[in-house]
Amino acid sequence: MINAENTVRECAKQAVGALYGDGGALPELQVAKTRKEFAGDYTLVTFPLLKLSRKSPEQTATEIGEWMREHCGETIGDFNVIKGFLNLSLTPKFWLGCLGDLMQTPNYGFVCDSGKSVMVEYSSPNTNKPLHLGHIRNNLLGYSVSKILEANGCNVLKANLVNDRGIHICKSMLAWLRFGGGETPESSGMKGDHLVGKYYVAFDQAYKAEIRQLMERGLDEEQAKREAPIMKEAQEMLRRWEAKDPEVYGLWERMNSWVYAGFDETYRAMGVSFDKVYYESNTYLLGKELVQKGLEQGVFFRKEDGSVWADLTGDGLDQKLLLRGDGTSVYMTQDLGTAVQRREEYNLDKMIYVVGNEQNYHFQVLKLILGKLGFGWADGIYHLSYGMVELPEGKMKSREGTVVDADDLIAEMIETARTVAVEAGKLDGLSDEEIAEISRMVGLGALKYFILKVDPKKTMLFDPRESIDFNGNTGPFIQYTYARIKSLQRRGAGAGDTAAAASAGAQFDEGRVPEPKEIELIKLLAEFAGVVRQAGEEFSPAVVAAYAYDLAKEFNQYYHDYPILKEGVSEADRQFRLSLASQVADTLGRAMGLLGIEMPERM
RNA sequence: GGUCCCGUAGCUCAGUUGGAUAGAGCAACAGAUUUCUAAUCUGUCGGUCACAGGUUCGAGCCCUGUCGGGAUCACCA
Repeated sequence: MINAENTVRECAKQAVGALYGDGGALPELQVAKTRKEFAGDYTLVTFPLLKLSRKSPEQTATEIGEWMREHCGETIGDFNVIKGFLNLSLTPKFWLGCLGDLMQTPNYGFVCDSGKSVMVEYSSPNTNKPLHLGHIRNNLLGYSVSKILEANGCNVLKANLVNDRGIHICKSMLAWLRFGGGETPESSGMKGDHLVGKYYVAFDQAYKAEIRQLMERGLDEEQAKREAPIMKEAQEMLRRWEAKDPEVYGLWERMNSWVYAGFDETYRAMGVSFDKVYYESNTYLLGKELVQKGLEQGVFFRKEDGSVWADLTGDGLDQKLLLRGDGTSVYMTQDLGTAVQRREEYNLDKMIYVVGNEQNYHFQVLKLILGKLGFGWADGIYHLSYGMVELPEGKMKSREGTVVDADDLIAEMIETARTVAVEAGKLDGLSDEEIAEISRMVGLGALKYFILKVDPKKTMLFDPRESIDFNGNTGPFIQYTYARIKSLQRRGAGAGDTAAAASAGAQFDEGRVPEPKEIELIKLLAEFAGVVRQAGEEFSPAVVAAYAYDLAKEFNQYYHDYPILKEGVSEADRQFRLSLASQVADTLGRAMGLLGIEMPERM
């Protein structure tokens, strides 16, 4: 009953079968929501049926409409025909029943268990610098997609693969040894990841100074970059790390622990979490046996210098290196190994990698090679490729200091939310704790919604001025709608019958005729399940965001025109409207929950 | 040069997989408030869907080409 579109489709199918069927297969029927300019709820497009009916579009539509009204009178109330479009209106009784069903389905739209296991890998930071705006998009996407897949009944494992090794870490370590004077997060009061990031920058500055000196002595730039003593020392440090030199290894562990403490704080502030954390220092050797096996199977080949390659020229790609001449592995080797390991460990149906689109080629190759090695599950690998976040001035460049720091941005958003609310007198009479909590929800809600409403695969522009706007198509707009309904519920409760309105409200006056706006709202509420499914299929939080905005906007218009608790509203209207509003709030709350956005009870 | 992605209102973005007269928000302007919360609502202005062909009853969407923007093609990760 809830799925109105399917109900219409079923009835239309019967109609077409009865009128024009010859027992053969019928074409897929095109049923869509009726456009706002026309009367009706759902529209059947008859053009594809003309071959079958051998009549004009108008005649065909009229015939089908009449048949449906006659045989499905419980649901189909009226119809009109414009050109080849059959616009069908459903009966008030149908819509009331639909709302009743929605109210008795507490988790409408969420599937319990699809029996599928999915791993979503996201975040995957380097440990040499703090998180920035690009990471925020990554984290929000990964977390939201995890929620969406859970809502689709998947058993989701959120994974983080931390890049904790390599030359970049050694750079921070070396600079800290040279210039740090024993400084720690405790002694400096600095967040650990920022402290380590500071020394990464310090290394870069020292490195550049050395290059300049060498070039003044007559070396060309390439030579100078190679010969700079500080770089040589960093490379030496990496060798000592790989040899597990206690001194270097100890420092590495110590500085990484600072970074992890800092990251944890940022993750907590963003409201994201992980079920499983991997470290590249543990996984970077994986995949070598796999390459060996592929070599024996003839899937790969060896060059004269001993390096191993996959030849993908037959697939329109190039050759890909898998093992260096000295037998050491590369990025691809490791990813092949970890994929196989995860698949064996968790028997995953899908593996989703939330990684920027600059790695499209990498994941294309990864899938292809796993397929060549005979792993059928390679089809279940999906690279959730997202576009860059750009600033009004252009791309973020760490060298030019235009990187937007994650911690700073979050703090700024929350502070702005607080200022705006306090100035508007929204939070008068609340305690400091309550003000802080609401500001946090609203500030983060603005940030998260601003980023997640954009289709993941598109490059997006982050304009700080716009992101901090709380009007229009924004997170706070939706939160506000929710808070207003919560306020209604509190007041309604004061009048005496909360539970009645909320739970037992499923029975309405049979003869009630809902307003068009009310039908529009019920229709939207009923669409939620389809939205959750679509968002899951497309791995797109943006689908959910658009829906939440539509619903909030629709409700705000309704709220403006129809009093709910005011004087003079009949008991029946009050009951019905409050039930409808409650259903809207509930759906908004769950939709925004899929985006990782919390909803304040008041704001 | 090869491969992939993108191009929709001044700006930021939608466009339900090929359906009706292409929609929102922001910005600008004009209105609505003795507030069931105005962080709201209503209206005006704003378009050669980059361009040119093609496919068909019908194209912003599919195909081909052109132009423009981005990414990638490392014994970096």
